[in-house]
Amino acid sequence: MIVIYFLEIVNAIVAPSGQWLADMRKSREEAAETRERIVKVAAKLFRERGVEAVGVAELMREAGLTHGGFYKHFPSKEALVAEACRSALIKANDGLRHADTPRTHDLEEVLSRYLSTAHRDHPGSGCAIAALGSEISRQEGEPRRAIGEGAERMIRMIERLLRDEGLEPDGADARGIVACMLGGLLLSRALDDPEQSRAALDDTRTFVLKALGKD
Amino acid sequence: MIVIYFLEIVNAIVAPSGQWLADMRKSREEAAETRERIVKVAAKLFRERGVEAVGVAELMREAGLTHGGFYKHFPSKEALVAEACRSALIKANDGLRHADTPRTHDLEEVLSRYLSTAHRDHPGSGCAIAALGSEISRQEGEPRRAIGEGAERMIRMIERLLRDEGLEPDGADARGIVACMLGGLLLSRALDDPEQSRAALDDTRTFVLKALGKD
DNA sequence: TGTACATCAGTGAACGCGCGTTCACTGATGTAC
DNA sequence: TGTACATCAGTGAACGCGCGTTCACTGATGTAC
Repeated sequence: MIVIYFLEIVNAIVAPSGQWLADMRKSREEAAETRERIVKVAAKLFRERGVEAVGVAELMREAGLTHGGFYKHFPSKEALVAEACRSALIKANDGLRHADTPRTHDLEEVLSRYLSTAHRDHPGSGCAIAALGSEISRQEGEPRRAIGEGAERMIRMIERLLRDEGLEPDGADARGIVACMLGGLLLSRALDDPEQSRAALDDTRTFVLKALGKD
Repeated sequence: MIVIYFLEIVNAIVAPSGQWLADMRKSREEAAETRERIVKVAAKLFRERGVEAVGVAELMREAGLTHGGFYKHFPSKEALVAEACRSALIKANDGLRHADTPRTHDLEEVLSRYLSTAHRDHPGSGCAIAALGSEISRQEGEPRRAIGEGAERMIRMIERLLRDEGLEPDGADARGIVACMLGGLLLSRALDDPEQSRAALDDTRTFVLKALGKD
């Protein structure tokens, strides 16, 4: 009790603004952090196991809370699904472009990273379209729109990379490449035999490069 | 009552074997037909709406029965999922090769049929890998193996078509093409904008032909 | 600065509901004599 | 062929369970004076 109160005073004094405001806002900041944590956990679990397979209670438990508080942050599970998709799509897209160490990147690098065993084996931090596309495409509503926009953004990203390579920025090619990437990942996840699964990744990458006249 | 009994006698007399056996087996035949009907309904509904979204009760209702009888035919829902997948994969594969009117078929025809708006809009009679792949790939067990085998069979089918065209039967190309087909269909189903969705189908087809040097 | 009140993030019991599965039962089908 | 019995496909009530959502409540945070 006393310790907590003491810490709060220290926090208030140390706070950069030098005002009590820093202390006053603490709870709301924490609430915002909680919200973000829920979205992050959801984005991971949904991609790993599918939207329907992950319940609100488990989600909240994983975020260190009890299920009741969920509706203080989101009007419904569906609303969270949409937000988790948007969050996942943006994060995964960034992950493709610059890895841990930011460096220059080209189409081949993006292809290799997307069609890697690491991506195949870690859907929780990977492409949300590949992980959730077919489940969410069936529905109407906000989550569907989120996935659709994510797909368009992915196509535009590939288009930009093609342009960077001096290849004429043919929208057609970009869509074809995105289709290959999605399909290659899904095929490798569907194939039970490890060799076949691995070959699906490598062969799809080779196939794309061949189409672009890069072999 | 009397009418039914009369029909049964007629059936027995008309039966090709000329024995009462024809009549004796009627119930078992009917049971087999029921079983087939359940599998057929399941293959359609699962592909349309996903495995988790379709319950045993609804499945049986759609097949003209009540839910209780389900376990006279299958030990569990999972067992039906595996069988429905196998059934769907074989049927859909056949559908790709020869349409309503059987005729010669080549790779371009298969591609066009797979990457058509008709296929996009009717998942219930379409490719089970595209419809259920991501949901089932996450699990272990019989359904997963069924999808995996279906994918391998699809790759071999494309391989055969490539050989028919005189293109060297490069396993790598076949896998790349299957990846494109799957991805193109999924991308077009994910895109909300009708034009983009349509373009995903057409551009993917073009991309594959380009890779094969057929443009 | 201290006090009294309002807000609101988070808790945990409870809601109705549909799920997959079980079970006692029915009555037509199949079998043995 | 007729009869008595066994089998088994199909019915519908019931099971425990976990789901998404609601709600009364708590207590720290934030506000007004």
